[in-house]
Amino acid sequence: MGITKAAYFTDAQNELADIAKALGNPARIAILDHLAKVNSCICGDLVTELPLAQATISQHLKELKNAKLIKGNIDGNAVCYCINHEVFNKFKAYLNIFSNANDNANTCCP
Amino acid sequence: MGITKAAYFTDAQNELADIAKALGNPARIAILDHLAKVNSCICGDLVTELPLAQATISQHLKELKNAKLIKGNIDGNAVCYCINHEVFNKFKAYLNIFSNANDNANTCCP
DNA sequence: TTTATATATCGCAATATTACGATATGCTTT
DNA sequence: AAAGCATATCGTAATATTGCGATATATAAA
Repeated sequence: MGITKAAYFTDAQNELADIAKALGNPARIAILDHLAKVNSCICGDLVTELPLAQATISQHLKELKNAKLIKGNIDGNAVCYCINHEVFNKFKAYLNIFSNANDNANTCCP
Repeated sequence: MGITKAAYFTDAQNELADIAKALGNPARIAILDHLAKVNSCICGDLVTELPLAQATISQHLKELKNAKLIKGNIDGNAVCYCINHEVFNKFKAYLNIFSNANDNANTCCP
């Protein structure tokens, strides 16, 4: 992406941006949607489920794992993936800083 | 980014990915952090606050506005920006599909 | 009306992301 | 040991993002 000035921002800001970036792709959302539905599955299941090549799915799984949004456990010669609830909850907690359910007011000047 | 196969995914998946993508940059998180703190401010305030050029801040504001995460109101010769709480709440509601606070179990196979 | 202030847009260079075929790695079964 | 299955990694082409200086646009003040 060009020069991202991560050094100029706080650790919390960079960490939140990294999680959001991992969520910022429809294929990865589709992977998470499927994981939420079936609780856990292997890479091959997702290759069947989604219109993407095996290499592409594997790459997306790697990015979700780097962001710690999912966990992967070796299961024979396959890898079983599932959602990492702790990181999702942490992410949602940070989002509450920006806006919480009670706060519906339009605070713009006009 | 190369070929993003948005057409292969649902509207909801693409919409969520677009919002997350807008959140996926530390400068934009810093902008939202500042907006959450001061409620509303103009572009020039952010230029003072953040270590980025005016053109860069303006571009980030545009992307946050495209994702509807913020609103902008013309105020004299300036533009007053504030957080759009409805979109944040919608985003958080979608995240609950993946994980909710009660759901802390590790559901991986091993 | 000229000048200042505030923001947006253009054009560019540097870098990141996405997707895939080919291939490597590593377990299982035969 | 050999063959098969499952996943990861490499290399590459196409495209997107980031950041900025320069410049355009529009309102406000002098």
